[in-house]
Amino acid sequence: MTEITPGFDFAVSIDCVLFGFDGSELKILLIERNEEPFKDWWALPGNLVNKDESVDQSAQRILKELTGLSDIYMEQYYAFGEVDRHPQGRVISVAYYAMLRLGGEKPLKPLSSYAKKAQWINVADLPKLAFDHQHILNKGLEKIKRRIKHLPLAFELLPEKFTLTQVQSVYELILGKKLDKRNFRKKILSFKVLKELEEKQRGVSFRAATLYKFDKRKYNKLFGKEISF
Amino acid sequence: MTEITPGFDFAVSIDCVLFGFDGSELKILLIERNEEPFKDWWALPGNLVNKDESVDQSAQRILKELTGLSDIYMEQYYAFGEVDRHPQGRVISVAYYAMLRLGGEKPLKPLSSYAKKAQWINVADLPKLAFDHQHILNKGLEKIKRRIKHLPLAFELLPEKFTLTQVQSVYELILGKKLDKRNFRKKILSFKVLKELEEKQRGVSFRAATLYKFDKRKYNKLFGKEISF
DNA sequence: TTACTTAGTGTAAAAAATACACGTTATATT
DNA sequence: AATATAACGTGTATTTTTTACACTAAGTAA
Repeated sequence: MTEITPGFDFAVSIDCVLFGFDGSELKILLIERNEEPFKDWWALPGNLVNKDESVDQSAQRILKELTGLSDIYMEQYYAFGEVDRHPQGRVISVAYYAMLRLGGEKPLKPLSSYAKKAQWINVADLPKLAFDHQHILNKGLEKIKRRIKHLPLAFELLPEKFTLTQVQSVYELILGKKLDKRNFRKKILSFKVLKELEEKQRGVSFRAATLYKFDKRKYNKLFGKEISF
Repeated sequence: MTEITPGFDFAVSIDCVLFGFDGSELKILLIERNEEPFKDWWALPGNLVNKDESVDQSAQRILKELTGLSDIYMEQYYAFGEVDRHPQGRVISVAYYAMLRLGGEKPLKPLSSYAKKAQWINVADLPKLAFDHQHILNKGLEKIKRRIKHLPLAFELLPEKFTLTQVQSVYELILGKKLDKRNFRKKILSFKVLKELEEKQRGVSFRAATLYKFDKRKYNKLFGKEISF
């Protein structure tokens, strides 16, 4: 691979927009930067693509280096290419998003000194972000909004066992509006991708709700179908 | 803008996937390349992004240089970043699509020697394409398929005055399936974005159909609404 | 036992989607 | 002028989906 053409003077970066749901709040994964520019600022996990990796591979690597998370399926959604978006040169950023359930399980530990720390931050309570990351995040939010209207993708955000009220909360948080309880349940159950468990919620004050599991086999068959909320 | 960080050794390119409809066939705009690599091959109109232009601006410039077309609204849909997608180095390509009505009006004239010629080619009858352009095109097709299911975007493909049968043809060509005539008309008219004209089709054998115009004001109000076919 | 809080359920009305067939009309041909 | 042709244009009944709406049941905590 030789470079005979001029024009090989861009950098390409990845930014990851990870949405997380902990059972009640919608959060986003941010790092605190340890490098200039924007040292000490909060930012989306992101870094430069290496010469010998595809952008998809790069996204996986960078996420792992900055947050310790691996094997997260992320989907590319936009390339940001304004001339002045990076103060140190011409950097095109390819953005990816994913949706995750949050539990105590996953330790967030940056493996690279590039980030001081990684942390889940409530979407409703964001700090100022480095670069054009607020813009990248906004586009990501729009994306998942459109997304969950058509596919019950929000299951990625839920714990393995969940209540119908939790499912509804996720939808309400992402869509930013209240939904009717009875109609929501009717619809979500009509997809036939939830298995009702014998089990009930534990450790809650007041009446415990029935737990459900997500049936992946049936879910995959849904792919491509049109669904709207 | 100084480059103190290493890693500024990528090129970024644009590829444009323009769909065109001439009243009966779905076409795509290709160029015949006049440069290595892939000299003399058919390819999507595409070239490298310059240092001083955003990717959106670049898409406009490149399309104009290679085909003579200007002021075409194109939407970005994906960044292709496989390591070996370009034989001469690491090139990330940002792909854009647009949908156009075709008439005699627009002359296709490459302004740059990079392309020998530009030509609308029937989608059903494509030559082998340079680079990974077949792949880029396929993704573009998937995109507009999903797209027209939700917004009556296909009007971009139609002439200023068109018949309902033509609208239906566009949908059938893109979706790749037959639709019911009466139901299609009911639905498309229910959006209230078509104005029926006094005028009829001219120059056809057999009965002439009523012509319609597209009401842009009303169309813009539709944006964001969910529509499916 | 009482007070509190969330879980869980049904129905009627309206709107949207689907399936389906034939008379009409402009043109071309003889 | 008559006829054949080919696309135009239209309606209804049925099914499915969406929407609006309010109370009882069950479990916990005081």
